[in-house]
Amino acid sequence: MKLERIDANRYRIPKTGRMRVPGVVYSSPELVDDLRDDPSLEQVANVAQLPGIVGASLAMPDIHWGYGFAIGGVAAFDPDEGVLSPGGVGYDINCGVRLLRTRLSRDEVVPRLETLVGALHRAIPSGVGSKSHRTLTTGELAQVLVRGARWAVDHGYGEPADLDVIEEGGTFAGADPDAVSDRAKQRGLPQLGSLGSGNHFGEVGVVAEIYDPAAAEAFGLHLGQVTVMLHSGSRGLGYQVCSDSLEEMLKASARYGIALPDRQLCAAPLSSPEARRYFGAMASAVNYAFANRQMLTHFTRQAFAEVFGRSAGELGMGLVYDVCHNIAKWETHRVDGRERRLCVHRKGATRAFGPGHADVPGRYRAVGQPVLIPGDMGRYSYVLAGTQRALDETFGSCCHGAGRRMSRHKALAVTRGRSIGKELAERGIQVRSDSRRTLGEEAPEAYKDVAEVVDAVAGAGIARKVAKLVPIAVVKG
DNA sequence: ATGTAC
Repeated sequence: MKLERIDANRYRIPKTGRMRVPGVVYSSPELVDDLRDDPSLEQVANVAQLPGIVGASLAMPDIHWGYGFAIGGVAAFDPDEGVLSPGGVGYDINCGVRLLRTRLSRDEVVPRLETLVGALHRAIPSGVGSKSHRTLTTGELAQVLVRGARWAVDHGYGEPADLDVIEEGGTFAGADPDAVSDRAKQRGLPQLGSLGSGNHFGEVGVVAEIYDPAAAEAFGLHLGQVTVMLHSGSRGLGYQVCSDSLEEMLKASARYGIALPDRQLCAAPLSSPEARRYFGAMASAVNYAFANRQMLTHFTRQAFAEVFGRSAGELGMGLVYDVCHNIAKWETHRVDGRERRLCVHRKGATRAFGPGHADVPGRYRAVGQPVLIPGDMGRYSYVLAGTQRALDETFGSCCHGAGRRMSRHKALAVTRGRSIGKELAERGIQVRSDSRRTLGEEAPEAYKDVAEVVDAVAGAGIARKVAKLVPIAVVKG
C-alpha cells in the first residue's frame, strides 16, 4: 500500500481507483514502518470507497486489522449521500473506558494491594459468558436499552453526578429496543454488570507523571494518586446486535446498489429504513454498555469501601470521564468552512473534542474533553485532552489504546510455559484472572508501546498529554 | 470483542 509522508505524524494513502477520498493515517516514523505491509491499510482504502464519505478515511496510530473497517478507523458520512455500516462500529458496540479518581495515595494502597485485588475480583464478575450478580427482567432490560447509565443510577448503582461526565450523559438518544432481536435480549438479561473477557479489565493505577498541570487539576488528578480504569462493552447483547445486522445490511447494500470492495463493509444509506433500524438497535446496545460500566463502577466502589473501611464518597471515588470506542453518532463538524451534520463512525477510536465545545462537560470545557488511553497491563496508560485541531482534522477523534502488535494466537505461542501473572507480580503488579489463556493473549509484549501511540497523536496535535498512570493491580476476564 | 463454530 502506497503511503506518502505528509509530516512526521501524518501519512496519506493517495486517492486511486474507486476511492472517493484519500486515506490519512496518523502515525510516526517509529510506528509507520510496521504498518507498511499491514492489511489494515487496505481496509482504510476500502472505506474511502463508500458512498458519501466526507474528507478522508482516517486511521489512528493504534490501527490494526478488524472486521471490514480497521480498528483505529474514523469515517464521517454525509446524511444524504452517505451510509451507515455495522462494520464501522464493530462487534463490541460501545466498548469503552472510564476512569475513577480516589483520595488514596499509592502508599496507602500498596500494603493492602492483595486484599484489594481479591475484593475487586470477587466484586466484578468476569470471563467469557460471565453473568452479573443480578438478572434483569425483560421490563428492566427495555428501560436499560433506552436510558443507559441513567437507569443504573436510578437503581442505586452510582450517583447522579456520574452522568455529567459520561459521553452523551450516559443516555444515547435514538435507541429502538424493538429493533433488538429476542436472541440479543436473552443474551443481555443475565450479563448487565459483568466485565467480559479479552482486553476488558479493571485496573488500579497510580498517577506517575503530570504533563499539563492545569488540565490535570481540572480532571482532579495529581501525582501519587490512586485511580481505577474500567474497560468493558455491551457483552453478548452488542455482539448479537452486530451479528444480526450483517445479513440485513448485506441485502441492503445490494438493494441500494452500493458497490462493496469487501462484503464486511456492508452498509445502507443513512436515510434508509435498514439504516434506521440498525441505528436504533446499535443505540440500544450503546445504552446497555453505558449501564454496564456504571454497574461495574458501583461494584468497584463497594470493593474499595470494604477494603479501606470508608465509603466511596469519603474515598473521593468520583468519575473523571467515560468514553466510547465503538460507535456511530450524529455530530456537527465544520468542513471546508461550512457546518455539516455528519454521521461519524469511530471504531477503536475515541472522541476528543477540544476546549470550548458545548458537548464537553462544563467543568472540563476550558481544557478540553478527557481522552482516556489504556496501554497494556504491564506498562502504563495515559490521560489526554481533546484539541481544536482534532475538531478541525479528525472530526474530533483520537486513538483509543496501544493496539495489538501480535495476534492472540502469536501471543499465546510466545508466552507458552510462562506465568504472566508471576512475571507481573515481580514487577509490583497484582493480576487476577480465571483464565491463564487470557493472560497469555494479553501479555504486555502482545501490544505496541502505548507511549509511542500517544506521542504520535500528541505530535500531530489531535490530543494533548495530561497525565501518565502506571498499573499496580489488574482484574481480567 | 464473542455462549472463541448454529
